[in-house]
Parts: sequence; structure tokens; C-alpha cells
Amino acid sequence: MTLARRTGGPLTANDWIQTGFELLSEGGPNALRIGRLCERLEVTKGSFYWHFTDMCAYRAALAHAWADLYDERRRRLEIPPDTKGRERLEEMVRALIRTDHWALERAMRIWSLTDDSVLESVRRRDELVLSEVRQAFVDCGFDDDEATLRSSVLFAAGVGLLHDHRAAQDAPLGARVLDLMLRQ
Amino acid sequence: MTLARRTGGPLTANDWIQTGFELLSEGGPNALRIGRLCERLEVTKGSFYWHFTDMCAYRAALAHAWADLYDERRRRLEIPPDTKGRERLEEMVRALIRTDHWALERAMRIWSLTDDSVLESVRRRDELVLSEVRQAFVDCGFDDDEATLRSSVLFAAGVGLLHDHRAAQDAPLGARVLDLMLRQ
DNA sequence: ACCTGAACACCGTTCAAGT
DNA sequence: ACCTGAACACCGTTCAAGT
Repeated sequence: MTLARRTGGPLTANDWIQTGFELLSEGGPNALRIGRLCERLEVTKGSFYWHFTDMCAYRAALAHAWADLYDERRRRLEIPPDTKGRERLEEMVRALIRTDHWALERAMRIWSLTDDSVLESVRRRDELVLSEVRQAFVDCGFDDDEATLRSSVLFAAGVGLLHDHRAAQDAPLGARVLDLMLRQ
Repeated sequence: MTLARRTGGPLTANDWIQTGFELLSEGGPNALRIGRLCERLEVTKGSFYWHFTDMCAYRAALAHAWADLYDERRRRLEIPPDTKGRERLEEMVRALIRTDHWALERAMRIWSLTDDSVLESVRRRDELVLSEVRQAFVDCGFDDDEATLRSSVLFAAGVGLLHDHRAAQDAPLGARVLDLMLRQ
């Protein structure tokens, strides 16, 4: 899953995916139109239908690529695996707030609310993240039941705040929310 | 803002609004199409454009009517004004979870994420609710700063959980979340 | 005042034909 | 293998014409 752009020559499915991410980040789910993709890639609509059977299949491919992108990013430059407990949670909150991820994250999440094939990918990833958050609470000394509750609330609050333009990029608020959730 | 359906005769703007709420509740924002409205009301598209200048104006009318609907419902059958503090918060959480409100609430909120004129109505209402929630925390004995933080987290968690089909109708979870947010 | 019916632009989709 | 170009259905929008 590279971010390289094409330089003339025939298109690959990945070119369509990357351009889809651009449109989603810039204008949200409603900006993802076949016509606009074709404009950017300088081909006609028939090309799209050679690479993908229809919009539905393209959506599924985008959702899948997005999950891969997330995994790769996570492996490459994010939280070292030996970071535990509170420090790990702090890193996760910071990662969520980072500007370059935020627009695509938000677009995919909004999109998942009206598209079941996207929802599936988002949900699968959410379950992984949620279990990680839960484990971090356990590492902080909370029992299983309490860790489940607190991780659910922290995660839900994160999703809720992500949708609010004003609060979503507010790092001090993020720190205070986490602080509240960690009080004994 | 009545819920009465039309019985033959000419349509009113309110007929279009009520039918719009039906479509939104049943199928979310993408189900709100002029063609489907016309099918249900047994008229042609021209009728729509006599009552509303365009889809954008209709959206704004729907958003406004929804805010009115919320206020009216609240006055009629919801939380008595002398209910304070914890009990008031419990009632608010219960009200959010109630099934008949949930579908429309969810659809409007999803819609607001991709439509600015809907966002404006949702946001105005959210600010009222949030300040109420905040006041309830103050009534529970939290200082101003702490009440602001806790009300923000509770509200954001509510929004986050609303989007999750599995968690949104889970009353025991709602009670436990509130309980966590009220701990000293 | 309230609505019909026909027209147009836009977008997703198909497909035969090109290289 | 990869793409063009023309066609069609669907939907938002306009508007002259009807009652």
C-alpha cells in the first residue's frame, strides 16, 4: 500500500484507491463520485468499470485498503510495543488527534454510518483498538469489569469528539478527558 | 407541529416534513429522496417545488421542524423541571435511549455530518442540552471546571454510543456510564 | 393556490468497439 | 490488458400549462 502517484501509463486499482482517499479527506463521503475520480485520473468512466465491477465493490476495496493503511502506519511510526498503561493511552489519544489522520478517519467513520460494507471494516478495526484500550486500563491496575467500562466510555467519547470540529483537534481537552477516565 | 397525516385535499408544507421524518427514520439520510416523498404523498415532483424552493430549503425546514419537535416533546412528557442533579441526568440518559426517538435522532445526527444547514440546527440544540447536563453536574456538587469536563465527556460518549447499534439501546450500560461520570 | 407533465443536466452503469 | 464513447436509467430542477 504505497502512496506513490501514477506517472502516465495505465492505471492500477491502487491509483483509484489513493485518489478516493484524497476525495474523501477533502470533501467527505458525498465528494466521492466516479466522475470526479475520472477527472483527477484523466480517464473516462469506462476505465473505472474495468478496474471495479461497480461502486459497491470500489467501496469495499477502499475500506479494505484503509484498514491496511492503518495497520501499516501503526507498525511503522506509532506507539512502541513496550509502551504500557497510561503512557500508551496518552499516545493513542495523541495519534487520534493528529491532523493528517483526522480528516480521513472522520470521513471513513461518517461514511460507515450510511454504508454497511464500510461499516464492517470500521467495526473490525474498532474492535482491535477497543481491546487495546481495554488492556491499557488493565495495565493501569483496573479490574476486568472496570477496564471494560472505562475503555468503552473513553472510546465512545473519542468517537463523539471526533465528529465535533471544534473539539476534535483540542489536545489539552484530550489530555483532560483521559485524566478523568484514569482517576481511581 | 402536529403529527396528523393528510386525508386527501391539497398538501401543506408540514405534510412534506412529516413524510421526510418517516423516510429519515426508516432509511437514514440517503433515503430522503424527492421521488420517494412524492410516491408516499401521491403527487408529482412539481408539487414539491411549489412548497419548497429546492432540496436545500427543504433540508433547512426539516432541521427547524425537528428542533421544534424536540422542544415540544420535552415540554409535554419529559423530565419535570424540579428534577435536579443525578436524577435529572438519569432521566436524560433514559430519554436518549428510548427507542422511538432513537432512529430519528440518529438519522438527523448522521445527516448533520454531511450537511451544514442540518448541522446548524443540531449544534444549537446540542448546546442547550450540553449546558443542561453541565448544570446538573454543578447541582451534584462539582465545581464549574469539573462540571464542564464531565458534561463534555458524558455528552460525547452519548453521541459516540448513539452511532453504535449494539450499544445505543443498552440501558444498563447507559446507567453504568453515568455512574462512572458521577464518581467523586 | 396547488399541481401536472414534459424537458434538461447530472451521475451510476453497461457494453460494443478501439489500441 | 486497458480504455473510449455512446447509450440508458435515475434523480434534482425548471417551467409552461392546467384546475
